[in-house]
Amino acid sequence: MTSDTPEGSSPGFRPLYRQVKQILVNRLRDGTWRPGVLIPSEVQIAADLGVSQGTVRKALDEMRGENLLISQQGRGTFVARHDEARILFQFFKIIPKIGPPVFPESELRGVSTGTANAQEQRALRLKAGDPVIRIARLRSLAGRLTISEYLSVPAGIFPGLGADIRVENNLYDLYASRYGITVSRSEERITAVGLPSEDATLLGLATGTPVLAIDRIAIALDGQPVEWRRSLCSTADCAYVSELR
Amino acid sequence: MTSDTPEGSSPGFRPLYRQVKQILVNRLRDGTWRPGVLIPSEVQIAADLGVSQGTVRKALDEMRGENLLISQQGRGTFVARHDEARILFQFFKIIPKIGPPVFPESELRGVSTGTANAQEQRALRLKAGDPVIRIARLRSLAGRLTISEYLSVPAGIFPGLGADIRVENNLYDLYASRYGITVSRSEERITAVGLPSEDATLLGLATGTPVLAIDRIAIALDGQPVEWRRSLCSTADCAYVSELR
DNA sequence: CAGTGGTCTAGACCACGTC
DNA sequence: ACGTGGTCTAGACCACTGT
Repeated sequence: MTSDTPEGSSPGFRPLYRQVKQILVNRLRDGTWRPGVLIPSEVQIAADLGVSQGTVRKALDEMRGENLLISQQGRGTFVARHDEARILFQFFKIIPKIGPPVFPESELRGVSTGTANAQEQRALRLKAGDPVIRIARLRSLAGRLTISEYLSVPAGIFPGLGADIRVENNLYDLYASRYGITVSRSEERITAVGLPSEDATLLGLATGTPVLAIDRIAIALDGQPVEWRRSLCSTADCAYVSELR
Repeated sequence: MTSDTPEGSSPGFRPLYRQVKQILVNRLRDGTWRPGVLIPSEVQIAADLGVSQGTVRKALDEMRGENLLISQQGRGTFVARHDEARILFQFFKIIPKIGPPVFPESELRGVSTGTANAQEQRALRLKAGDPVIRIARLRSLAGRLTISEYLSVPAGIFPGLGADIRVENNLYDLYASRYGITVSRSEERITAVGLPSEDATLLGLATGTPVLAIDRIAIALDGQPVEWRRSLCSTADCAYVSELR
């Protein structure tokens, strides 16, 4: 490993452990290490890259902090999966007002294709005319219809998604396992709106009922937005939780 | 004496750096190190406690991650203040739909005292009859009335708060500087409701307008809830942002 | 038992801010 | 020049999981 980086002049200092981290993240991006697999031990990686174990450890520490890896003392380090219980609620912050958190069931309403509208162009960094796949579905919490959801993804990076989606519930697990796209973080903007009549009919609620409008942009490992979704969520029996620290 | 570590279970093994961290956190709790001051250098702390610099570093790393400390290369490590720009938005997640984030102005409506109702007893872990201080205020974002806010604190830990509050805007800074209470994290539950007529009048909006109801419990360094607040927030010009990672 | 991650140490050098 | 935090190394031992 070359420790001198002829990058720039003034800001061109990159710690070795960040270079190591970038190498390891790339192994996740390009599918060398797929979700769930056991990666080499710290000493092994250190030897391969010609750095000390402590440097590898610091890179792994950051990746654990970003929920990309999971380590277990005595066993090894594994690539995080999006279908594990502890990961499920990383991106699903809606919990019942009474009782424990539950993961929602999904009912697919429709899949269509089209070209990116203004909103999709902005959220997904697409150009006019770029193809998108749109999905509409309803989600239930503990058996009660609660969420009407609309989402759009670039057709370019999810070829043939429509066919796969029929029985899927956890989309991010599908993105990772079938398309090699790992959603690493997302940003949500929440407003309060009156429920449109169309969604009111679907959810069995009165038109104009105050609901949460949750607009999410999901970001992949490489920083590219890969999904835009808008969820209209009734908060009669549940609430959106946010921990600030 | 292990008092309030949420992880201490069967093995009774506590890493040295966590013990060091606990010692340092206690210096924040008891006011030995007050907000804004420069704390001793890593080597100094290590020598004082009889551990290596690396162990102190790991304790400081966690505290930096919890926004309790701020380090600057070449200068030293400082106790975080709640009035710094980068901290302000740690607990204020409402930003304008267009334009950069701005911190809101506050207009005090009233301060009163009473005994904890059922909701306050649950949120603040109080008993029936425990005294509380209640504050009502309006908040504006970029000059536009946006939020009607109600908050309650235990009178026991904030004696005489009512007198101080007149011109305060950033309450958490006041809690820290005047009462030695550092809010380290908080939990918010968000629902959508129709704006009550009273608040509608105050905000100059129509009764029943869909708004966000943001219920927050603020937690101090020792894990005790120290404030409960409910904010009714119009999202005509702004949105609640939440980053999931 | 061997192998893994987790902790702890001691010392070296680097980048930065201050004197 | 000096002291600070930041990085990197090498080696030791501890705690845990498998065989």
